[in-house]
Amino acid sequence: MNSMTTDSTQQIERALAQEGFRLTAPRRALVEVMQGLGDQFVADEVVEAAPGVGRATVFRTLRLLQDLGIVCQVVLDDGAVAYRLASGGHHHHLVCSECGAVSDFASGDIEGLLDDIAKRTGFRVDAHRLEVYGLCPECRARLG
Amino acid sequence: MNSMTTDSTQQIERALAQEGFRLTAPRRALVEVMQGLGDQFVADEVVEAAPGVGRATVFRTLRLLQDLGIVCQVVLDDGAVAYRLASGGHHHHLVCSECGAVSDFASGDIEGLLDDIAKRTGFRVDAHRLEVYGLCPECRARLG
DNA sequence: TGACAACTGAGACTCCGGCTCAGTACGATC
DNA sequence: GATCGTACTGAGCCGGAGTCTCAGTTGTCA
Repeated sequence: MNSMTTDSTQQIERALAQEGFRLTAPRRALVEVMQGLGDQFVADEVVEAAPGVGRATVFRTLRLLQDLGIVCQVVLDDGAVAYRLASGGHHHHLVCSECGAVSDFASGDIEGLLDDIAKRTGFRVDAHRLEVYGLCPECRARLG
Repeated sequence: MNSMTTDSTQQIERALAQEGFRLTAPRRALVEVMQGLGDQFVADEVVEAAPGVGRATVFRTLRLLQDLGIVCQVVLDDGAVAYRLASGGHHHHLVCSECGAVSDFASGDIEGLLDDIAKRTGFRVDAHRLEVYGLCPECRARLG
């Protein structure tokens, strides 16, 4: 698992470099920390897990990684915001209201839906945000 | 317009009463103010527009009206939260990134999409949040 | 009319994230 | 290896948004 972490860390670092951003020690540290935090995390967890890195840097780096599509935001059930390492490409989130687990899903169908909306309303659709809330298979089984 | 405002204000007050909530002067004032603020508004605008009503009461009432489905939340482009009087029934929002205008749209198609997601992932889908961002027809025309 | 529970207002507080600015260090160039 | 410009960083202050507390008020029902 350690080597896996290192591998994808390197991938992320390469992506940063490709976009012309510097590979600094705090950025490396933050990427490692985020990998370590697993499924999803809130900004404060990153701050705490990287005690050597300043708060401002954590927020700046989160935003930078978001802009690069490396990290994506998840709006939780209650409106709170979490982050997770993006699995690449445009996707949406399935959030379990019970255990908080987040899964990704891609849906080509939504593009058709958006086209239809654009036609009906005259809007030019540029972006969208879809979050789905419910119970994950594990919690469904557990709660009967 | 004044009579219209009064009419829908009374509707809202009736909804409150039906759910067993009290019809207090601050609540009446807030409902009137929200009607007056039009399309959509942020919490602080309500606070300012209702100087006789305390901040806490504004937030409490907003949440109460949200729970009753009278007011709905809109997550803007930049993650900020606005509110608007709900047009009734489940719907989604089209937000203009240029002028900030918000339109509602209902889409039956998304239910099919969610069913499909539920089947594919094993999640039990309880709720969702879809916000679409783009340019409204006016801004499209204006910006060419 | 009286009782009581729901509601309210003031303001302190928390939480999250942004801003500023002086200092640091990356990495390109020579 | 030394130099240099600039992107980046950390500390800490700041502000917005919403919550909490608690004493006082008010709506509603008997």
